[in-house]
Parts: sequence; structure tokens; C-alpha cells
Amino acid sequence: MKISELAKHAQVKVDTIRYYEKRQLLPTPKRTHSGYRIYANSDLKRLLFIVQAKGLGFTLEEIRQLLCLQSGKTDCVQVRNIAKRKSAEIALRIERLSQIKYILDALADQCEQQEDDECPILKSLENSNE
Amino acid sequence: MKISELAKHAQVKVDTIRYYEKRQLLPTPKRTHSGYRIYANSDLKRLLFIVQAKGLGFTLEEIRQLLCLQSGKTDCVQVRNIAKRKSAEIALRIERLSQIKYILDALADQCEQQEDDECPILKSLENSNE
DNA sequence: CTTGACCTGTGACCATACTCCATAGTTTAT
DNA sequence: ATAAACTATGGAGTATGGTCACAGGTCAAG
Repeated sequence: MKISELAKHAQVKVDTIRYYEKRQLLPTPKRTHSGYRIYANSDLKRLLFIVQAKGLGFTLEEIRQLLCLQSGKTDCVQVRNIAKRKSAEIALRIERLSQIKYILDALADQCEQQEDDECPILKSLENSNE
Repeated sequence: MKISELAKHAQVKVDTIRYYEKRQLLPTPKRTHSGYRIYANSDLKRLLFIVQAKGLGFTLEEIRQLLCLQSGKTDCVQVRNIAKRKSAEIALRIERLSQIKYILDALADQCEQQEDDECPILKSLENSNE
């Protein structure tokens, strides 16, 4: 697969792929004799993961770390620690998103009942900031 | 409350508060006769919400929209639609984060058992990209 | 009534994450 | 065999979200 094909499958620009390579999120790919980058299916999967994680608000650096956990490039104890820490971070994130979702749903409901005086958004946060 | 006090309570810089004001995330505050910004508790709550939402990966523009739902600045039908759309977006986000968390937990477990050949990160994404 | 901490606005600067451009070599379709 | 389409590199430019510096006004304490 050449770079433009990879780009199309992942819905990103060619430049973005080269940028991710420079930032070490994608491995340095094989090249044709003339220097064109050649990608495999595993590269597409990796790229799709990056795109998805980015959509979830992770920085490229965080994503790089997540992807690093894979390859035996880090020793077991470190992997376990990083994985556990990230997992806890994500759990907190999920909790907070659930809170906001709850508020939005309440807002939509309330709105359906034409009572538009009160703001549940700030209200429900009054007692909930860690 | 003066700006530096507000900044301290929310753990952000004074400049950031002025920036949020310019970006319309915070209302233009009252001023003392000499021009100093004066903030109330409600401003602190709003600011804390902004900080939290930012940590969850929302852009300032998205946060502005969320905060707009509050004030009767949008009509009921619009509020309901936006709230429902955002709620659905967040649900998807929660789902994906749960997926990544699951992978990380699996990775930590697996690591505990010293079997470090396989990468569950990419593996478990093989069949799950929307 | 001065000293020092705090406030003001404006504008320059920074990091992240792209995105585009110029120039040049490669491949492909006619 | 030649134009159109693709690829390469390097470097500049953009958008977002701040952050800092400067010059000057304000206020409370000694």
C-alpha cells in the first residue's frame, strides 16, 4: 500500500502520515527501490487507532506511549505501571463524561417540558468538583 | 473576588482567564471604578467547569456551546437538539474509552503473568473500528 | 506619601498538530 | 515518449490555546 492509499483508508492527509512518522507514532516504513513508502495492513490498524485516540482527546505523545506498551520495548514492570496509571486516568475521564452526559440528558428532558428557567449544567456541578 | 484570586482557586493563570473572557467562555465581568475585574462564585463554578471539560478533551468552542445551553440565549428546540447530539457524542466517547481501558487492564494483567509476546492493543482493535 | 504587590491593555511569543508549498524524481496511461 | 498523477524532502505557514513581557495605573501598609 502506498501512502496515498493508506491516507484514504484512514481519512487523513498524506502529510499527516509523514508527520506521525516523524513523531514516531508510525514505524519507519519499508521503501520501494525508488524511495516510496510501503505500508502493510498493520500500519493501517495502527493509524486508525491513532485517529480514534486523537478523537478521544489524547495528545500524540500520550498515544505514542500507549502504542509503546505493545512492543517489547519496555520492561514488564514498567508496562504494568503505565497501563494501570492510564487505566485509572481513563476511568476518571469516563466518570466525568458520564456526569456531563447526565446533565445534557436532564437538560434535554427539561427542555421538552418547556421549563426553561433553570440551568442544570452549572447547578449539578456545584457539589461535584473533586 | 479579583482575578488573581479566581485564578488561584481554579489553578489557572490570570492570563488564561482574560483569554477565556475574550473567547466568550466567561462573561464580561463587572469592574471596580478603577477597572479591576470583579468575579462572583458563579464565575468560579463556570471556570471550574471549563477546566474540567478541557481536561476531557473538549475544545474551547465546544465548551462555549455547552455553556450556552444554559442561559436562555437559545430557544428550546435548539437546546434540545444540541443537548441530544452532544449526549450521543459523549456516549460514543465513553464507549471507546471503555474499550481502551479494557485493553489496558488486559495488558496489565497479562504482564503480571510474564507473558510478554502478544500485543492486545492492536489485536483487540482488529474488529472494532466503527 | 512612598513602596510593593496587584491590576490594566496590547502585542509578541510559544507548543502542538497539522497543512501547504517548492522543487525534483518516479510511475502510469495514452 | 510524454503528460498526468504520485512520491520525496525541506521548510514555511496556519489554527488553537495559551503564556510572557512591558509600560503604566491602583491600592493598602508602614
